[in-house]
Amino acid sequence: MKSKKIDWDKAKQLCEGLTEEQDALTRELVSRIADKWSLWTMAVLAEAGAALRFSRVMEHVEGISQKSLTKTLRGLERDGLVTRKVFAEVPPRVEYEITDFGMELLDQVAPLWAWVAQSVNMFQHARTKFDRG
Amino acid sequence: MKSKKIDWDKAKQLCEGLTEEQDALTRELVSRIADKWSLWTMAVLAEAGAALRFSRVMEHVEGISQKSLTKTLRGLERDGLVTRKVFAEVPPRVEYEITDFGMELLDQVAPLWAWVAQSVNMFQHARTKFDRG
DNA sequence: CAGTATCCAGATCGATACTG
DNA sequence: CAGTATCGATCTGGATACTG
Repeated sequence: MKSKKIDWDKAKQLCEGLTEEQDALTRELVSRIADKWSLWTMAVLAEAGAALRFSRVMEHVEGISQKSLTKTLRGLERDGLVTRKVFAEVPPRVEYEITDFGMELLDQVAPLWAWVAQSVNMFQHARTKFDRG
Repeated sequence: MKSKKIDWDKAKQLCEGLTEEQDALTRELVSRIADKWSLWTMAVLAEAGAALRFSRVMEHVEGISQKSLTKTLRGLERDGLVTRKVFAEVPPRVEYEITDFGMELLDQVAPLWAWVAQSVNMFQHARTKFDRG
């Protein structure tokens, strides 16, 4: 248990300064990070580096349904992580783009994701051992 | 879009080197982090700094049901994040303790959590604006 | 094209009751 | 004490069909 406690204590301290509503929102936002599609969708928009139409996004996020993509994008828009721009044309055109804030979130998530990916062998080993015993 | 891309690219690169099974496991582990009870349970054990009985854990993780706590602890044990020790006594005693690996995970999550907690006002503002417009 | 509306199957979780 | 078993409410997400 000789792990550096600094970061964790800082997080704990920050959480204690939050109202109940803010605490609930924090949990909700962390949940979004683990959401099946949200991170992937943001990554697609980040890699594009430009605004993408609904159908382009759907092509890149393999396996997502129209319904889920709509819901995902609305959620991201609501939190200011992507922008949604509707063009008054026929046929309709809607473009999505990641915000600076969204990019910032990706940057925050990256180290954790990288650690998990690096640790995946250890988890695999732990599970094999557990499932045998 | 002048965000540093280093971390994200590193994460992306790592993910591409994973097998399909490992990729699925990575997603599963990230999901655990956002799980309603897992992080909280680990935090309780981390703060205790010692082994805790099932009922003690349940007292500290407010609002959790017996069923959910059992499931949560089993999952954490399976991934090597906590240990479970059964004592052959009457009445039965079972003690749970966080592992070094579990502490490491908490440390990895802490910066992200802190960032979200710090950004919570920005999210709140974004939502209010969105919900009005 | 970019959705919305509807239906439906599976997972999840709390409450409750029971057991070694 | 530390679970397991079961039931029911809720939520999620895909498939499909329809629309401005």
